[in-house]
Amino acid sequence: MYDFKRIEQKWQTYWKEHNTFEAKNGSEKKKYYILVEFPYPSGAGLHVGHVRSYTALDALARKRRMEGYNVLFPMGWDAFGAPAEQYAIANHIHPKDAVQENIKTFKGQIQTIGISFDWNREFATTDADYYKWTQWQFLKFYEHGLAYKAKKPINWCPKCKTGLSNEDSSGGVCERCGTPVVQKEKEQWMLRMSDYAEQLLDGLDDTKFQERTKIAQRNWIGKSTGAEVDFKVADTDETLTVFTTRPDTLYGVTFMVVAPEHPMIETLKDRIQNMDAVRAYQEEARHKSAFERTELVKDKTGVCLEGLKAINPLNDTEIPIYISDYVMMGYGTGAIMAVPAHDDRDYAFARKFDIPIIEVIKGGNIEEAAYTGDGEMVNSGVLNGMTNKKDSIDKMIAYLEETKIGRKKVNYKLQDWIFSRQRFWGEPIPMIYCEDCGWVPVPEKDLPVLLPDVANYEPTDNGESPLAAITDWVNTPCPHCGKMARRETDTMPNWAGSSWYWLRYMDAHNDKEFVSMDAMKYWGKVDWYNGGMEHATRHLLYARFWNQFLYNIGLVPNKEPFEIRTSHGMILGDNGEKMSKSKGNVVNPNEIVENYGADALRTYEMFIGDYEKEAAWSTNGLKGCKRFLDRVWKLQDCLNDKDGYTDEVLINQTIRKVTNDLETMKYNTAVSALMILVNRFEEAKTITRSDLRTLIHLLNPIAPHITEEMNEICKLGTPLCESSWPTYDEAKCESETFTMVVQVNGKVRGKIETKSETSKEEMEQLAREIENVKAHIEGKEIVKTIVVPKKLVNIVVK
RNA sequence: GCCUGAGUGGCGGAAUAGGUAGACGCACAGGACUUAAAAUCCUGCGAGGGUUAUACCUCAUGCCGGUUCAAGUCCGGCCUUAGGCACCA
Repeated sequence: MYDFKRIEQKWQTYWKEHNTFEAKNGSEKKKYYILVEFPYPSGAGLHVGHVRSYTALDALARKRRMEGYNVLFPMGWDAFGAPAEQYAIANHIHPKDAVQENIKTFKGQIQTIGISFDWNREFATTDADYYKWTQWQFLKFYEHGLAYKAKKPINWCPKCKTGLSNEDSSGGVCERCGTPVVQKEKEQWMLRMSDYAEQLLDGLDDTKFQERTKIAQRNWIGKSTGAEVDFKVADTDETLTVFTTRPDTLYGVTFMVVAPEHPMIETLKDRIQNMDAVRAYQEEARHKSAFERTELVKDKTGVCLEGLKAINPLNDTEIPIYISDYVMMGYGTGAIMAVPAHDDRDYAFARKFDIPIIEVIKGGNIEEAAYTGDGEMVNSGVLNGMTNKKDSIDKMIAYLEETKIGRKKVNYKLQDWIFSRQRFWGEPIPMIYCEDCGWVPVPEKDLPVLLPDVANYEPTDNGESPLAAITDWVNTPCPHCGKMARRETDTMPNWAGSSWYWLRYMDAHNDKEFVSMDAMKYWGKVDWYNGGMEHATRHLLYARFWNQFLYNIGLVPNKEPFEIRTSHGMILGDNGEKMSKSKGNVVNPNEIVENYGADALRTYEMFIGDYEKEAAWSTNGLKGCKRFLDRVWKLQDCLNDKDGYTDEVLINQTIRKVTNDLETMKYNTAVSALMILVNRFEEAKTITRSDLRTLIHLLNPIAPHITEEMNEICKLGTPLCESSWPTYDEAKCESETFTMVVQVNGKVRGKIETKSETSKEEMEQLAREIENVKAHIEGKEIVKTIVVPKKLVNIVVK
């Protein structure tokens, strides 16, 4: 048992006093930038899940430093946004104070676990010095036409009383509180992220993200290739344009469907004979929440627009037009051509409304269901007889373009980013509305637009930001004409501050620029970025978009901000469920550090299982790791005066194993390899100083305190944090003998220890001499013998 | 419904250019030390059969097939489960 409290305190002080983890801008050394997602400093304090990912990347950072790199491993606080605000409201304090208090708690907790962050670069997104530049960058978006204000139906959370982006309300419920989201019309600031769909897709090829992350990003961007086709509306000048990925089925169109909000309905309202029914349906659709529209009601509803007919441009057939909420205004053109024979949704609609179904691809049975597979084209004019879907599509698109009734078209699910929130606790959007001049950006010299220091910041029911009620703040002269004008009262979403924070770390105290170009050129991309899988879509996409934009206008040197992206698995309670107060399964890292020490906690979290998978907490498992550290500690009593290594092969193998495992996030097997080494050392009873030094050196990235202390009291050399990472000799990883396995018909019948250089012939000879092997081949015909050098012999008999 | 992963002892998990399944740890059991407990140390530990004891044999990596001298690993088809997307035309 060692005095972990004293030791951990001692070394944490040592690192601080020696600035051991300071990253130096412009150093001669090779740089390495490691980033972990900065946390929301919530009132709940640090979670053992944070400890897992911080320790993992800390181990990498410590190893890189020992490998001679100038490492940037920073930490800060993502302190704007709903959680901080709700905590403040619940505890009746100003969010600013709540944030400060929580940051203090978090920082203290992180420091007790000995993570090697460079605290000199710490900042919070809520610092005026920081959000000044977030606002400045918003103005850049505005300047380049990528920020615009639009009145559009937005996702509104009635509980949080704020607008949500499409990303924040996926599944029709509020990401934050789970309340079903409703539609509300509101003027909102938008960022033209959809313009970047293709670049965001292409850029993935320049990253080394995990494949699953790339797939998630691609799915989110949702590229689909097809065609737009123009349908004339009979007896009018209107054209109804649709997007389809299946222009090959154009001859099978038997009706059209437009979204309830489609503008054509207003344009042609005088010709629609059943306008009352149409209005009623529109009303009904509007009151449906996104949840009802997408989740609950898969049953098709709709109304036929009586008096209107569309004309199929290929064969001049007149077909009916319906409105239905299964067509979304936000995607494509808000209108579709329906081919019930070959699309499940159209099929369901056609069946319900008794619309004809025309088969154009053979292979299915239209009496039973839509057929979406391949087959021979029929009833399709020029396409008849074709059997390859891709060829048919290409041919049809060529025909559409030739006859000018359609064109090739690519669509994306990715939409523009709704950038307004009706909240107090966010970066004020630096725009002013003047009656005469319209929207005017706040001049750069007036940045930051500070949040007012008031007591009332709770969200309002009328959909306005709490800032709107603060007239002193709202009323301000127009920067353009000087007449009294009004500030924008919406604030930015909490994703804003996290969309460029890694850049700020490179030059965190710069008051002239958001970051100097020199700093950005030196640090380059983030080499390794780790965060939660839940951020693999939204945050990562916003951050990449933001960075690509800055790159395109020449403000940053790399188009892609991150090289490697990894994700950690969650730590669950000991019952296998997510930790929560109500379930009573929350493990407090403070208590663990107090009772077992930071090193034990760190070692356990690395040993708990596959880093990328979730893992259930086990206090017994933690105790096992504490026991391991106690045994390491006791090895100092086993030191002898001999030189070199006791077991050259084992040491070299262990260095190789740990070195590789730390690169591939296989922390659990790295710890296990060190446990094996300790087991061997204990069996040997006596070990050399080199044995011990190498063991603690390899263990140091995971358990930095105990290892530094042992290194010091055993006088093994310079502090580990100032020493070079151990190297291994590949040639010395091979032992002189191996266990030769002998199989008969693939079943193991014997093992024998023999020299590594034993020839194939000798191996076969040795194999046959084993008694049990003899018994199994006795009296049988040997068909063949397989010999794998340094592995096994398999004798096949009949 | 679609896209990703993952299914191995009582438990967490090792092992994939196909080559000893169960490393390492936990739990459990027996023993040592102790007045006793804790801690620590030693031994055992997939299931079944077999032996005085060794030996040895059979079965076993979600299920069913296949390829191979040899399959946890490769192929085909299922089942279960976790995560992501979802009326996206």
